[in-house]
Amino acid sequence: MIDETDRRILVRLQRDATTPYAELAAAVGLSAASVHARVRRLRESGVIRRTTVEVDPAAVGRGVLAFVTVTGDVWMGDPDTVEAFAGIAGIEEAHIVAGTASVLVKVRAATTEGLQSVLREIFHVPGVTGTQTTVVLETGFSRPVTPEVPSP
Amino acid sequence: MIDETDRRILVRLQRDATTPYAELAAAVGLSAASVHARVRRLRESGVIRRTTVEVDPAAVGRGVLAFVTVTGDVWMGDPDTVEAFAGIAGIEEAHIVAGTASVLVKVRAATTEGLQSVLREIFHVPGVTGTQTTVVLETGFSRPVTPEVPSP
DNA sequence: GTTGAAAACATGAGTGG
DNA sequence: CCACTCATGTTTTCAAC
Repeated sequence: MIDETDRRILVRLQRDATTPYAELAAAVGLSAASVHARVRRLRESGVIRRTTVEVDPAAVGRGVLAFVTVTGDVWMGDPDTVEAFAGIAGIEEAHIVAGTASVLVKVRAATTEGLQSVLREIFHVPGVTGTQTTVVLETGFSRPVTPEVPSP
Repeated sequence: MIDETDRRILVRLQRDATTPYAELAAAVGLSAASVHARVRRLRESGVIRRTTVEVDPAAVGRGVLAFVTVTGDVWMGDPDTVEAFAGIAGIEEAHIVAGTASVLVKVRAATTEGLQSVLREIFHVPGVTGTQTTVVLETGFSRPVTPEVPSP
């Protein structure tokens, strides 16, 4: 289980993962080596899944964002179906959901034409009987999964 | 504008942002200093928005994920409304969308009770007339916005 | 874009609470 | 088990080319 100090380290790393351990240490009131040991444990235990860069989608040819609810005539939660969705490059996330749709998919494409071709690929996944697409006009904001912390 | 080399660097940094410049340099066939200069430019131009850690939501008390479509009787795309959504801690993303709903929101909470309280907060945002919630049972996958690259 | 040196940083060993 | 200090090896970073 993680404690308050871990959470404070996590929040700072989410804001900027290039922050030196010495600076993190000063912020949480520990030595750099201790913070290092904690981050190491957080990585090994899977709390920190990876260190990554957030890329502007429009800059890499993925300026169009849409959410697609996919319905099917078979259960779409098993590995084969998930793999099939994973094989479609434009899909960023796939979630098995409760309710009428069985899968909710987040799609990024260069243009609406590219979006159309992703939809075509989705239709080719075995069991898919229909899709309903919601196109995003503008993203208000998007931020990391923030743990609750009293004083950042 | 970014070139092929930039894209290849981006893909590798997305996979692991702790990769040393020397290793990136070897992968793309440049010197470490060149790669450093490129990454610097990518950051300053906003292509790389930030370097961050991906945290397991369940480990920080956000194991419940839901997508909420929010309808309103006023236009919900202006800054005030977006700010109001940003003020709700459980909301990870807010998108202004085309179609019947005006805003699509991604919510993370510790429990279904926590989800309920986020929904209550959403209802308190001026102009909101209704919500429709889709609860995620399981996330099939979630990955970075990948630029298209011939050989990674 | 390159090389090479200097500074900053991460990392591991050993020690004590 | 957790945190500290100190020493060492990498890595980042910035000159000059």
